[in-house]
Amino acid sequence: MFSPLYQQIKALLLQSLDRGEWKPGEAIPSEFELASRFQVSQGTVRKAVDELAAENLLLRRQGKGTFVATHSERRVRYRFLRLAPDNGKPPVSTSRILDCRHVRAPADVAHLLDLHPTGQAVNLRRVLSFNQIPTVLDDIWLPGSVFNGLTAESLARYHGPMYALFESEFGISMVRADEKIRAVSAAAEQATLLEVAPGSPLLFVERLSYTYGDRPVEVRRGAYVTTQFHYRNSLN
Amino acid sequence: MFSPLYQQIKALLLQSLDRGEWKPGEAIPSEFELASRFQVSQGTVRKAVDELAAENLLLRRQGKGTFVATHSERRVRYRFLRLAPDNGKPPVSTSRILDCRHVRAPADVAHLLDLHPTGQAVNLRRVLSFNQIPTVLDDIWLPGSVFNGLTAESLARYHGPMYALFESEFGISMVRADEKIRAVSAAAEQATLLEVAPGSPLLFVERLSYTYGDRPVEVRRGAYVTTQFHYRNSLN
DNA sequence: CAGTGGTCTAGACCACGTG
DNA sequence: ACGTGGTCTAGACCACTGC
Repeated sequence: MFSPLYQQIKALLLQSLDRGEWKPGEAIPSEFELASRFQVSQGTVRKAVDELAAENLLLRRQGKGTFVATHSERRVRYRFLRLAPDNGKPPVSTSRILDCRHVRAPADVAHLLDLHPTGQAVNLRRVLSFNQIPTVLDDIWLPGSVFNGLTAESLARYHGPMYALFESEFGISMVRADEKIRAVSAAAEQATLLEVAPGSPLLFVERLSYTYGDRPVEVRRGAYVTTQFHYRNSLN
Repeated sequence: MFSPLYQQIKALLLQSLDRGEWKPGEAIPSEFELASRFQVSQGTVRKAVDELAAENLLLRRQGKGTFVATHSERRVRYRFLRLAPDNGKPPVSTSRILDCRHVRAPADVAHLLDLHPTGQAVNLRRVLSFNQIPTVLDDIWLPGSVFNGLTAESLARYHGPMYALFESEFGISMVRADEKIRAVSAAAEQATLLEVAPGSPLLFVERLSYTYGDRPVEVRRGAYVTTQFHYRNSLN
């Protein structure tokens, strides 16, 4: 089994991140410090850090250091939100929590989250409004064992990205996600909550989010109204 | 104005690619050859090539060389097609050209493609079917000056990705694209061509494709039926 | 000014593909 | 056996940040 040194270093750094040795927003040790800790050259550490920075797990800032990525910073805020207004201006967004229940995980969710078939889950629903216009209806599922203290009240009290709260309150960093996107017709309840006509076309986005080590920790199903907003994507 | 050496090398390589000095699928000179041509060290060339490879403009193959990316190769075929079947199996795809007209560019297309307001454009429509099921209705606009020889016949004769034909016949490589995605209701003509009920929800994808130097060269508006397929995306 | 990441170099050796 | 890209090292110097 052959594995380049820098990949081994990368794996060790990932472990430290996963263990929470360095918290989101904090600086990790300098390249020279890591080099002496691992007994390799600075260039080898650099290559490992470069890859983690390319994957947005770390953030380099010249002259200051290398920092653990977080969802609570201005510059990378709403990293995972791909909905953009059709005409420029960034909207004012507000969140309304509909409910937050601790229940047994449905089979499909348990499977996606690698939970025990009888495991607990947190189910959370909310409406996001942009400029007062209801735009996103989210149906979110989280592993109950990790998010057992989560309540509608704590969510309503918190202002800022939900993923930032997950970091600070539950020690879970969302690192990567896969999405499957479809067009659907608004069902009765969706139509009511999003204030559109039943049968209106909606974008349906099913997201599976992962934390360090590719461990799935969130299933998020979102219905988006795309009359004044669109989902943006770049191909390369 | 400060610019790192490797960025200058990268720009020179981009120029060569744009000029067609190395064609899609061909190997570029080895790192040492480029280093001696540009009078820099091999490591500096490497960093420039690394970035171009990360952007999918070049493809490195250990032991063989570095190659110009192409849309005609198995391994990167349909790079820009994000529609995937809900259940595994890669589908058999067929294309039916509806029409191919050379007309004056509508204002919106002229604007997106940076064409002269009275410039010519090629408008092309087709239906893509997967496993015999009509799934994608594309409405494609190209700059007429570049694609003047394009006909429905040549398209129908060609089997394989349309972008591969653009490379070989017109010397245009699609390098990057931006997409805006919405949910819409099928209009009468769309419904007929896609064999769905009028008003059915469709995914509407507007793509603007770029060639080297970020020059826009294609507007593609696609209506996707997403009952057995979904648009896949990864966030990081 | 000291400390951090960013650039650049030169050289050694390894792994892969081909002949 | 040879040439390619891939890894690793060591050292020099540059650019940005904060005290």
